Amino acid sequence: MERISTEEDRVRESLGATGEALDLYSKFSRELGLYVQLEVLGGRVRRVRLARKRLGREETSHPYLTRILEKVKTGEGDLSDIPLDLDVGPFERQVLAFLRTLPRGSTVTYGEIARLLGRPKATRAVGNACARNPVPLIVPCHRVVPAAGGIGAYSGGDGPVTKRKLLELEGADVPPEGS
DNA sequence: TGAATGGCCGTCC
DNA sequence: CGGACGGCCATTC
Repeated sequence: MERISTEEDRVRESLGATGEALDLYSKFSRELGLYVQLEVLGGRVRRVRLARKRLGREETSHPYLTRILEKVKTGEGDLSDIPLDLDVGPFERQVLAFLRTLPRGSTVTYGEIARLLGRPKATRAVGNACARNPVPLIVPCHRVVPAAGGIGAYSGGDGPVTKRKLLELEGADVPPEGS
């Protein structure tokens, strides 16, 4: 029996196991030139998105979102206590957990993370995990760079442009634009 | 120096 | 299940 996606499915996807509604917030970051969108369910963050467009008709904030934007802008504050609700595999979870401990302004390579996790050959898998990070900024996957140099790719916002902006805001030493 | 090539591994379909 | 797909990497020419 073929499973077809129904309206009911879509509604269910926007609800948690307890049936709580998913709360959506959206606020503009001048520094990034993007809206930062937040999905919260039962007090825990499920997803952060960097987008050109706003979610709703107007900006809506949330304490976590305010803190995230402040962190981007000034570096002030600590996001490590923000509770997350991530639907990810075990390896990805490990990668994200490690990334969350990475200090602002620092960078690591994909390979280094693989080694640190005791999986020296899993560099591509680390790349995968970063690419699908559901909560950018809270989990700073933009601090992961290729061993070969350069800044690498980025899946959120305007891609590498956004990645570069973030790294420069943090004062990480990043090779200049064309090199 | 830079392009090409194999190898590698967690996830998704 | 099996195969494809990456935000990679080290080696080679």
